[in-house]
Amino acid sequence: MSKDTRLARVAHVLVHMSFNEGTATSETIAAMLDTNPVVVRRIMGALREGGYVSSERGPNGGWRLERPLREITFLNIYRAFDPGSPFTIATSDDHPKCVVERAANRALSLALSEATARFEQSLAKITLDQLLPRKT
Amino acid sequence: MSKDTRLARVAHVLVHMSFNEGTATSETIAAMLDTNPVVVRRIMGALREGGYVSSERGPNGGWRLERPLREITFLNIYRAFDPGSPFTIATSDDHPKCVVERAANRALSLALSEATARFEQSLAKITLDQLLPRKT
DNA sequence: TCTAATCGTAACTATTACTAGTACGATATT
DNA sequence: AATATCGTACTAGTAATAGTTACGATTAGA
Repeated sequence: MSKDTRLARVAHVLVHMSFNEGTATSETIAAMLDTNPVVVRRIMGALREGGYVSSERGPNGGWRLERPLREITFLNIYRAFDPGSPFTIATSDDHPKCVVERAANRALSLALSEATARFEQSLAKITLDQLLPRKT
Repeated sequence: MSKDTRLARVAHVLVHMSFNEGTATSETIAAMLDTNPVVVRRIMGALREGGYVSSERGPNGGWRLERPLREITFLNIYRAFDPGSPFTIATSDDHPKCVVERAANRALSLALSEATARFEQSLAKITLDQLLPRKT
């Protein structure tokens, strides 16, 4: 599988939108990300459900940032994508009744959930305004 | 991508081998995992490089556990597979010179490496003898 | 020395779970 | 009515493990 880069890309986009009165069209954003407007609509659509951006159709439409950068965290964005496990590693279920397999799965699941919790803690500490270039 | 279940599967196998004087053939193990002997050879071959098992060819050959269960951790097994990042999430590199993208990548990388460290810490605490059924 | 058991490995396909892209429809402004 | 813009169903591409086939290399033992 190719890696999921949506979080990094959309964080990038939202910061740039804030430079432009908080608005942009899918077309403009797609050019920024070297991709297709449809990809942008999919990614931004997920954020819309969380209330971080809104969209309008028709001429002069596009996307608008609905919250200041300091009120949006990486965790907010991450969760907006409705993620499953962020790991490439999973338990096995060849023999669900085998006590050894179950013990192995239990141990692995615990390690995965501890690491996931740590990941989310770290994401929660990152707000988008931290990505702004320093004004010297 | 489908998920990587090698760690859970091979942990399961090694514990079962310990019940049988520490030996088994690829054929036997494949039956245990509902798979093909070639898949088993691939997985076990990685462990051989770490010295956790050895193999012998010819009649009466097969795989032998070379260390007691309590001396093999999930981290040992995990590392034997020469893993890349265990995450499905990665940074983006659409515009490597954009300071905003770089700041976003830096923040995300930190979160990923903190979570990876936590994952490995958890794996290191799990030894295979912890998977043995309790003798009552 | 022949036979059979067993691992070693290359090559190919299947599966899975994405992301990327195409096409076209819906909506809103002018 | 024309055009800009988002919405979305469908298809294609991608990358990883898993599975399969085929065949070669090695070794025990009759």
